[in-house]
Amino acid sequence: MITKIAEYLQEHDVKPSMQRVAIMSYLATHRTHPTVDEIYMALSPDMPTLSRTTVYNTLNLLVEQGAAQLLDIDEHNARYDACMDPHAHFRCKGCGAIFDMEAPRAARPKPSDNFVITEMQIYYKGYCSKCSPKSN
Amino acid sequence: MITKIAEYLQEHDVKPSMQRVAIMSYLATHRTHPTVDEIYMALSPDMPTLSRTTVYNTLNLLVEQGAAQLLDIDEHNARYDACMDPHAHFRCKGCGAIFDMEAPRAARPKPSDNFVITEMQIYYKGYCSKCSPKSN
DNA sequence: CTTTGTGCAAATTCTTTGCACCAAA
DNA sequence: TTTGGTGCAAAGAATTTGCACAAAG
Repeated sequence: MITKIAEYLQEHDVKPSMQRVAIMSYLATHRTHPTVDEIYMALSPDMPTLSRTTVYNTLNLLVEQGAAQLLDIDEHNARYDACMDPHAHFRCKGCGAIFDMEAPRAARPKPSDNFVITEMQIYYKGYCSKCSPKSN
Repeated sequence: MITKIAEYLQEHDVKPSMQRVAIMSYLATHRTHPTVDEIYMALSPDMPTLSRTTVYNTLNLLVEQGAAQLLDIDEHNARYDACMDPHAHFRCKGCGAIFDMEAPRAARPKPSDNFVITEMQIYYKGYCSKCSPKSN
């Protein structure tokens, strides 16, 4: 896990301001693939002047610099993940929670044309153990 | 390919109205993974009274009924695909076009917990042959 | 008649922009 | 003094909702 947040940011050419460290730190600590609003709501009690704009700015910057990734698994909200290692995501259609999953091996790109592939995402959807319909 | 649109809709418990057939037909014919607006713009010349609401309603219905799928590959617009066979998608970060790709074999779900998996999506992003940065 | 689909306009929601202020180099 | 980060309010864009009318059974 990322422990030295300021250093980590600098490695990605992101100047470590108070807000940026707080946001990156939240992402690294809470592995819940939070939305912008979840981050904002979690941090604003301790940083009363924090604005949503800054959260948006910072997350966009982190993604651009390769310090975090944006998940497209949720149609309604952007979700962010500090973990850059290859792994898949599962989204429960019941409670909306997103879980990390192992990426199936052999799921590497196969350029059927001369495409340059820079990233890959694997998403599963269904029901988690709590929401599983078979409990009816 | 789906040829008998009205029948296909009925198999999925969707009553085949004029609008629904036109939309489903467009989806089945144009394998470009269109957005709501692309569909609306394409059809409205021949159906001047068609409204965006109906396009939204119909596409939501088709997805609910399993007659089409919603792609999460584009953060800014919902994109739809009439093809329900397992395949992956590639999105060009240059021109925004979305291409079908073979799904890598062995990319089947592996329920690390007792999760019920109902769908899977595999997305690649990068640059297509036209937009490839190596042409610099 | 009753139910269902359609379409317009208004409302919601998420995200970005413009601009002023502040802090750091 | 120049640059870059922050925050507020406003703008933008995609989608949904409310409601009235039309069509179908």
